[in-house]
Amino acid sequence: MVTAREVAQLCGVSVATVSRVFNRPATVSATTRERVERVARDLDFSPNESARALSRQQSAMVGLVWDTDHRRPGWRHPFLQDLLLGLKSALSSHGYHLLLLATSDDARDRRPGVSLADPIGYVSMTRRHHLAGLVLIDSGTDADAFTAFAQSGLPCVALDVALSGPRATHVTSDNAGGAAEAVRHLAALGHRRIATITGPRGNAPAAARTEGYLRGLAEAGLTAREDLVITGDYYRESGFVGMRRLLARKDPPTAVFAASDEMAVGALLAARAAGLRVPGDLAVVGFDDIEVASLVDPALTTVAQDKPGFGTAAAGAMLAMIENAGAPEPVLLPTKLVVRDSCGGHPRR
Amino acid sequence: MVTAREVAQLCGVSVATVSRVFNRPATVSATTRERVERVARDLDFSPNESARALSRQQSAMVGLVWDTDHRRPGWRHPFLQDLLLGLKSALSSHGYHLLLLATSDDARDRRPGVSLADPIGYVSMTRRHHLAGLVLIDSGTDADAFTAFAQSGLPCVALDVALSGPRATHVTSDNAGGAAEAVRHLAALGHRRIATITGPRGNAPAAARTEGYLRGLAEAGLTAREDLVITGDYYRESGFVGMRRLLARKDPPTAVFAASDEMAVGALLAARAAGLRVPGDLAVVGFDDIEVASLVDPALTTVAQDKPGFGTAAAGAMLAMIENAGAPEPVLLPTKLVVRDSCGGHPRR
DNA sequence: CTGAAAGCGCTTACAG
DNA sequence: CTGAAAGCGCTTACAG
Repeated sequence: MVTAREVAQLCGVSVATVSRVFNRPATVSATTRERVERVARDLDFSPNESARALSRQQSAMVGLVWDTDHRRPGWRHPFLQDLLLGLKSALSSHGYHLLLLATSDDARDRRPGVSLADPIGYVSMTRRHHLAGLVLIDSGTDADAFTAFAQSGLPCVALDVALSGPRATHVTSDNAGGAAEAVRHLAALGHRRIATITGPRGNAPAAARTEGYLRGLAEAGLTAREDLVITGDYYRESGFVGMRRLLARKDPPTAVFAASDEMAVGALLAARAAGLRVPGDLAVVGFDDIEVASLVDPALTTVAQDKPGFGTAAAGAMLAMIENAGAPEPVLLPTKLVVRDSCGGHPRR
Repeated sequence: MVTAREVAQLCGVSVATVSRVFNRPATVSATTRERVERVARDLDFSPNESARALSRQQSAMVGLVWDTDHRRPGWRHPFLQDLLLGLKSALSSHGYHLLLLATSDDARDRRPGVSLADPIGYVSMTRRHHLAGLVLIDSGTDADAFTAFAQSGLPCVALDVALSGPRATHVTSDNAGGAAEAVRHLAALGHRRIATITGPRGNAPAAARTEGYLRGLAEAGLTAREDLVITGDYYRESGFVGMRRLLARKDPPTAVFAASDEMAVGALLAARAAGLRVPGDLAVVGFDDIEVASLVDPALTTVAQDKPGFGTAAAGAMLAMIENAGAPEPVLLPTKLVVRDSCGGHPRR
């Protein structure tokens, strides 16, 4: 590995100057700068990142906390790939890499041979790696650690959880707005008994979607019925079971808004199992717009989240924090109702 | 951040001793070791990773190259999430984190203000970050850079590409075997005119699947027909178009093996568009077993890849290389035929 | 505009 | 078993 020292020697300057060319080019005379740049390029030199991080107390890495271990097996983020892609591209263009952190359960952060159990906190992990900041994906289980981190003053952007702090902000879909739109769509099609299958208790987006559902009913002049609200957990199975229960009500719904596409698919299956046709006998709307949504039969009408937007917004907020001091405003990503076949087409009026 | 120096002072030992407790505990007397461990724990100390990486010339990070930029928009790895999960967990348990590298196009690795265009190679990037090694996901476009890296002597495990080198190995599904099994399954159901829609030219798994297709035909005593082999590109659209062309043959196939589930779905849609029933008029088998496979109608019979196995195997090979010298044997992951409804059930005999 | 020097926080031969 | 010292490769006040 060629070092700054070698470049310096070849150029007849000090390493300080080489360093300046890379960090504050404006403070170096044009002649020297160009010479150093040429030699650096010829030698394929660029500054060693560990050394740079150590001396600046800041690395070119942003940490990503994606805690999977407390999840039930098979858990999948509805659009992790798009999220990562958006994050990675946006961060990349500013020279940052993404460090996927090993979290709590799957390993205490120790190397083989280290017998010492070191307590792991996001704060100390961030400091130890000199990370520029942390992106936190809501896991539901680590709420306290998340809050502690947000309070720490280290740059932090949370996805799907409303965290705040001196240098913390968050990005979320307009969950309430999207849900309300879905319900209005159903109402516009003539439905009056509109049920919902919600996400898990304690999950913020789930709560917002339920809130939007209620708002949508109100806006359509419909009154909410408690027996038409069923708690699910985002997974397909809970959509199936929930729908079955809804269909057993004395005055069963003619439409259902599921807080995730997975549950909507479950509802579709339950309807089929009960001998109902969708959308003929039952209309269903999902949330997320995962790939499956367009492939099930009938294709699912759903509230689409701005998947790459999540990554881009998170990266944007993070970069802003890294470069400035305070915390940018939280980002509320607009959703979009994608009308397909599970509600019987477009509103009648 | 508490440093080794503070721990040392509190314990009345040198920093060297503190360091030894973390790196070669056996070389420290039990009494001192315990004292240091206690104090370290109380102070929530663990060694700074940048400093450690700099001085050992090796970090606790494994790089991951997932190049997305040359891909057509919308490209998705069929199971990136499972792959990441497997990788992350296995690496974590040995104390390694995963660094998602910003690759070629989306950014030259420079920070704002740096005007110097530094040529990026995987080798120099690995050295600059003192990475313990690199996991390469086949992108098809970066073949030369991949090969160069594999030759470099740095630990390298490639996924889906047969790379080798002093410290390079690779993990792949048994693509040929899986494809052959799919074809035998079709033949056992009585099909004699079995077509295939392949993956893109130049893609190694695609070539292996085609080879397996031919082998499967041979094993079933059938002769291959050139007009029943259509080149696709893994995407759904190419499955649709390919199937339409196949159906236009003078002696059209009664079954098709698609080298990806996406293309199989495309084939399903083409069959439906042509007024054919699946599996009544046409049997179809896919490859991958993505989530969608079980949700399309009819549910897709397909060759499942060992998704978490990919990550685990890659991590295992990487860890072996990090700890020893040479390159472990390449890993061939077994596939598994998942029989669902798109071929008309189980073989008749 | 440039250089000498201190410092970032560890690890690891080398002595003892 | 333990310590003093050198070294990993940068960056950044501080002088000049």
